[in-house]
Order: sequence, then structure tokens, then C-alpha cells
Amino acid sequence: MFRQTQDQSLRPLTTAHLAQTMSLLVLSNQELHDRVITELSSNPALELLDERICPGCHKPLSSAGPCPVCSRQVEGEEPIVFLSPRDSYRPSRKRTLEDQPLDQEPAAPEDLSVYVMRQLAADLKPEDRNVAVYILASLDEDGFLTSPPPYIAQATRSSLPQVMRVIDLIYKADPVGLATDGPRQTLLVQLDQLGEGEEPHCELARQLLRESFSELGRREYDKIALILGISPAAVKEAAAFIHDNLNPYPARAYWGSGRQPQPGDSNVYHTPDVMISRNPSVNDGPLMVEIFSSISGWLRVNPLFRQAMPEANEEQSDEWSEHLEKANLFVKCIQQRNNTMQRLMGLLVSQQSDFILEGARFLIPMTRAQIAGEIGVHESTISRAVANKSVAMPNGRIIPLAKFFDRSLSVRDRIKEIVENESKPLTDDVIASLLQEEGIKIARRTVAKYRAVEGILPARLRGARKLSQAA
DNA sequence: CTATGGCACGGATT
DNA sequence: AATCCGTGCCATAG
Repeated sequence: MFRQTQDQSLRPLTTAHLAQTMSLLVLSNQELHDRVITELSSNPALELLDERICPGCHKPLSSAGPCPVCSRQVEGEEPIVFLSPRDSYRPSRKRTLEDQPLDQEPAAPEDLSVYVMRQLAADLKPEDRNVAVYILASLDEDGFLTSPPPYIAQATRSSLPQVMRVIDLIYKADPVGLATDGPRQTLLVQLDQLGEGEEPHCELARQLLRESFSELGRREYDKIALILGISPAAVKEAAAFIHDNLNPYPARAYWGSGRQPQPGDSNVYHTPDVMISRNPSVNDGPLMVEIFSSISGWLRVNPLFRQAMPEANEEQSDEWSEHLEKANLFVKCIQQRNNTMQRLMGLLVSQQSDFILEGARFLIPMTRAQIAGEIGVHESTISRAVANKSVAMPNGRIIPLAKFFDRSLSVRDRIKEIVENESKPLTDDVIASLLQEEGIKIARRTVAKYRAVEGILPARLRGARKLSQAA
């Protein structure tokens, strides 16, 4: 279920066209967004429309192709589909507690306020919009408010309840706990979002945050225990729970994990370029692919500019036609890019549906070259299309698109399972022969390599770990 | 002596 | 042409 803008590729391509399509293809959607913005501001022949009006009946058009109302065909040099804000990505709340993906690669960094704003768009009343913008813009780098709510109300000429309402919405958006007055409140908000009472530690954790936050920061667990009259062990457990599941600095958060920032990690937000989801209304329904853009609206060559061309005087003429040509090229290139991405994703979901739905084990090894052959483009095109992109899977995980082409993923997954279920530590040799019986023939040395990739300790050390766990 | 990690080589992939 | 990947050989730690 994705909109296909086929047939574009039948048009003859100039070398300039090809070159630019390539350079656009490597970009992640976020980077493309920036690119479009600069192009728009430097080229008067381009325009971005909020919505597209059918030239026939003057009703807004929502998708490519003929007008649904008067079925008039809109001519071809026209716009590219950009998704409406409604389609923008919203992470599910659940993910916060799930085990964290170790496999994330740096994806497109995005301005935090833009990201949050997009989530808010649907829930926000029109009159609250500028309040939200103001608040998000004035957050400091840790994601905290820089001025108290009454001040914000004054600055935005709104009421205090209004401001509080917006702040409450921002609390709940991802990353959870933004726009608080400090780490303590952030942690409390995150605690609320985790779901009531499910966790036995929640209540105690809440109490710790409320009543002995400063002691908590200094790790004076014994002192806290004394004050609150609880066992030091319980305090430590609750502290560990907070540490593991909450993040006092929401603006430094990561996708899918409440982990604390660690040195060496890059503080990057992961916004997927593509989302694969299953239609929730239909059981076992088809997989849907959405390709995101951080711009909504329609990009096209400004028809007025085109009409004005003949009126240009001598010295303008050259410049204008250059603009026009560039604009035309740009639009076509982006169309081309979208087209390639759509066809690529279409092929991936149909061939790897087991992997998408069931997990890493079911990834069928494939190479970019194969895909290129099936689509009928050059291999380097697929390479570029795959590079720097991330995909949100139906289960909410965000993975690099390149993972689809990881030849050893399924084997590594199998090894992981073998190790998890082993009763006593198995050596690499044994694991290798086990895999052999399953028809997977790899060398012992390779098992060792995969173990390393997965962060699994060697057999000897695994033994030690189990002993200490038992004790 | 056994299990593992380092290095480097050759073939495949990009 | 550059890079990645699986593997064999060898040194080393236990």
C-alpha cells in the first residue's frame, strides 16, 4: 500500500539529471530536507505549496495522480509527494522499557524542537501552537525550561493554564520528560509515563525522587534508608531502577532506550527515513511502507515564474532560464529519488516479510547487486539508496537500512540463541559443529568473530558469570 | 594441550 | 578501486 509514481524513469535522463539524482539519493530524509530548504531560498523558480489545488475544480488534492473529484489529470512536470504532518512518525511509548538495540548506527540528526513539534501537531489546538513553539525554542540543551511558566505565559500573551496544558503535552511526547524545570521533575514525569504500578520499584522510586533527591545524587543510600526507614538494599534497587530506566536529561536521550548518555556515544536523535508498519485494523494485513520527509507540502516549479519568462529583459533572461532549468531538474531528481526509494522498499518488504515480522533469524541473505538487477538500476544506485537511511520496523525498532543486507545477521542471531539456552558454556568449536548440523557451515574462527560482534563473552568467562549470578 | 584473539590473505561486494 | 568478510595460521593465556 504505497503510492507508486511509476513510469517516471522512462523519461530520458540527462547526465546532469543523473548526477544530481545520485547526490540526492545518498541523503537521508533529514539531509534532504535541508537541501530542499536551501534550494527553495536560492531559487525563485521553485515553490512549496501547503496543499495542492486542482486546476479543474479548485479542491485540494491529497495525493498524486488525477484529481479524485473531477478526475482531471494534473500535468506531469508537477510536484512531488511530500507527506502531510499527520503521517509523521510517532514512537510508541512502550519502547522505553524494552531492551535496547545495540545495533543502532548514527542516523539523521534532527532538531529536537522540530521533532517534538511534529508529534504535537495533531493534538495541539491552533491557539496553543505558538506557545508550544516558544517553549520548545527556549529549552536549554538538556531539555529544561529556561524560564518559569508564568513568564512564558506573559511572553506569549497567553494564560497560565494554557501554558501548563501545552507543557503537559510536551511531557508526554518523545523524548518523555522534556520541558521540566530540572532533572528531578523529568525523572518523575518519566516515572508516570512508565505505566502505573506495573513495576514494584515505581512507588519507592517516586518517593526517593520526591523526598531525598539530593542524597540520591550523592549516592548516600544508607543515609536515605535511615531517613525513610527502609532497608538499604531496597533503596539501592530503586536507585538502580531509576538509573536503568529513566534519563534525567531528556534532550540527550536515545531512541528506544532510557539509558544514560555515555562517553563515546554520540548524542543523536534517530528519526527513521522509512517506516514499515502493519495495518492494525486488518489482522495479518499487508505491510505498509511510508517514506518520510520532514517537509510537508508540494514542491514544484512555480508556474507564474514560468509564465513570466518571456517578459524578462536581456540581462535577466539568462539568469531566469537558469533558475527555471535548475528548478525543473531539482524537482525531477527528487521525484526520481522517491521513485527509487519506493521501489526499493517495495521489493524489500515483499522479499523479507519474515525478517520484518519475525526477527533477525529470518533475514534471507541478499546483496545490493541482486536488488539492482531486479529493479533495473545500477548497483551504485542501490548502494546510495541504502546508505544513511534508517527504517522503523513494525515492532518499533529503528534499524539502519543496511541491515537488510547483512549476510551474517541470521547466523549471529542463531548463535545468540544457542548461547542463551546453553546449560554449560559451549566453546566456539562446539557451536560451530552445532551450526553445521543445522546446515550452516562456518568455520570455528568465524563463530568467534560473530560472538565478538554480538558482545558475547568467550566460553570460559561465561562460566564465571553464571557462577556469580548463582551466588 | 585447548580455546581464543590477532594478523593477514583472497575472494566477494560495493 | 576500495572495502568488507570469512578463513587459516600462529602466538598466547589459562
